[in-house]
Amino acid sequence: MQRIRIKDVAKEAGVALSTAALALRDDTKLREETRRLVRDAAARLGYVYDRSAAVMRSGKSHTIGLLVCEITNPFYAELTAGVEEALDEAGFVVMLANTSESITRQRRMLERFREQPVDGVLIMPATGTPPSLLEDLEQWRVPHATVVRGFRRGAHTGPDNRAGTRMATEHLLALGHRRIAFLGGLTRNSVSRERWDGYFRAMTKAGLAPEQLCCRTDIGEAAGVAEALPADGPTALVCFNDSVAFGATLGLLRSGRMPGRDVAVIGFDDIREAAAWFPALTTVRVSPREIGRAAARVLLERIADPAAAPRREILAPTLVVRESCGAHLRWKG
Amino acid sequence: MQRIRIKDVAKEAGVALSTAALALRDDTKLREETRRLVRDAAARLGYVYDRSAAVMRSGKSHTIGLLVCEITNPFYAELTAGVEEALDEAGFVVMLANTSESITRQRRMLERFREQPVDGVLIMPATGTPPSLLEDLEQWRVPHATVVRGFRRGAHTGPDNRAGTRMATEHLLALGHRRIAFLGGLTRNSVSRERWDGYFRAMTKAGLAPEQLCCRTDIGEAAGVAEALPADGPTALVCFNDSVAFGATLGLLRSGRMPGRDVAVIGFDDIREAAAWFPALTTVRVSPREIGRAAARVLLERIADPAAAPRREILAPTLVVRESCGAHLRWKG
DNA sequence: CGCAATCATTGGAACGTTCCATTGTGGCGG
DNA sequence: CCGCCACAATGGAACGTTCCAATGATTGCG
Repeated sequence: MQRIRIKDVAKEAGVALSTAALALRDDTKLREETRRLVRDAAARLGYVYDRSAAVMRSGKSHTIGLLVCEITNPFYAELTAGVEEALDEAGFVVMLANTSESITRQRRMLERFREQPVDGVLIMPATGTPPSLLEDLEQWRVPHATVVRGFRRGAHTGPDNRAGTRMATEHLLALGHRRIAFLGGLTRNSVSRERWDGYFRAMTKAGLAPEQLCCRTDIGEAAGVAEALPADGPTALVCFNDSVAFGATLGLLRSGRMPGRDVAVIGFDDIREAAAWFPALTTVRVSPREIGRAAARVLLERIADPAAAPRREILAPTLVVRESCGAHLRWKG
Repeated sequence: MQRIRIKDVAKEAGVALSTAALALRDDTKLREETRRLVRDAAARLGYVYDRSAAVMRSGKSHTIGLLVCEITNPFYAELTAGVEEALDEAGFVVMLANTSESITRQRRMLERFREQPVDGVLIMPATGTPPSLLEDLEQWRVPHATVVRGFRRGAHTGPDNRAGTRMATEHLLALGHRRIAFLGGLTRNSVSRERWDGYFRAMTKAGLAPEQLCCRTDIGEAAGVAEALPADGPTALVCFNDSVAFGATLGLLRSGRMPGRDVAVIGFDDIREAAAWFPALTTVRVSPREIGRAAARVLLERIADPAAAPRREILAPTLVVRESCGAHLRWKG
């Protein structure tokens, strides 16, 4: 009992090797009858296609390398699901690498992907990734696209972070808030910068002083900061993302304040837990799954036509008003 | 500018093709000097190893197929991270497939993995997976191991679910509770059965009547059930997992009851958010990352020696007492 | 000093596809 | 009846490694 090859199928069907190969790919060059003949023979023998040989000969692996900066982050998990879903529909399979925000690990996996070989890589760059990484990829001739976190150039897919925090801030302004702080965004990557920037512009445009409460993207840390907030502190918090917002609401509860009533809280991302939260979280929806699907499309396009100018797809976010911003209480300032 | 092959490196270094190949693998059969010579030549030319040819010739891909039942579930995301981490250390790379609990998708991806080919598959079976799947894998001669959700036979790694819910229930009994319900576990898979069973045994052993409050593993749904709980209902809830427990605490809060004071809640898994929760969640810790790492080891062992009896590694859980069970309040029943 | 054993290197087949050029066959127009 | 074309099928090289058997050089030992 050994492996069945196309050669064996061809013999069984009584045709030449290359005919059998064409038939198994369902090539229309062959008569339907011949194709059926071969298909039946393959089924009879239990033939299993060997992709490794095809990859080697054709140079196409139908495999994409996916570098995730932190898969245990629900936002990136959802995004990964979207990427995988869309690539699968297109007949591609995903090689996963979780970098855990380590740029050395990221580098190593990228080199591994280059040998593998993959047809392209989708990168959510680890914090601190030098822009030269893209140049290396270009020189290596590896089709690539960034997701969520990006650089000035190259194919990219991500949410419009600036617009998101601007909407959130303007919503709070419209509710009458004046002392609005930005919570989170300690790490220096493009997402942090852009989200801070949207908030900053909305505040300065309204003639108010922006204020940043720094913390890492961690429920516990955010909770600590919110719990320690003085009574004469901000009346509203624009949070870096939902995890930080969750932390903020927990911290407020711990210090006896009701999120939404005593201090307004708005998150960012609208991860699944946001709607079920107590109080239900007002947040900026960016649909990570959709971003993932779009990113897959952008990369596949790039693979199909590497000469074309890299596409940049920036998805518009929407504000989902729930309870934590206090809008339902008709806040009066 | 075309691809550099071993042949080119050999020419540059002035040795035979097979010598260069051995040198690049750093084989000790060769003199250190020769190896260095070849390494230098490879570096000079910018040689990149082509794994696809190696896979085809050797039949070993150093690739593992990972079937995740639902990657957006934080527990499985963390587990995936553990698997990826351990496999990477062993020089293996992960092909990811998220089945989203669809058995047809699972089947399709498995067939894809068979062609790919992968050296083995790690499966977190989708709910409703027939045990015959393992038989197929065996017949296909694909080394495999199940994770968390398992079957009677075959290599497996997972937590001791029975012991976990038993510990949780006994803890609540020791705190004086008598009306203890089990929340969640609507889906019929091995995990649901085992967790219910641990609770059931502890209750009947104590001479009490077990009660199941059914709901799917979903924060919103669990919140609904908890919110509707009557005043003369259970005083304590053993939850299927942390997500359900989160839902339970939110539902209790919504109906004006304080989790831990009015109704005790215990979760299962100890996902990252559990410690930061309000109130901090008492839960059964199973360390998904460790399970993932262990599962990777079990599969690699199986690949190394397919003839050996499949190993089953059941990890002991620990009870992490925080606030939601009310233990800190010295509950008196 | 000769023969075996060891060491370092070499040559070439093999892995199972894809791809390209070629052959054979039948139909059709001139 | 011949040449031409389209169609269906074929033959064989190529992809870039690994693996194995074989070679030549050097050492060890009786």
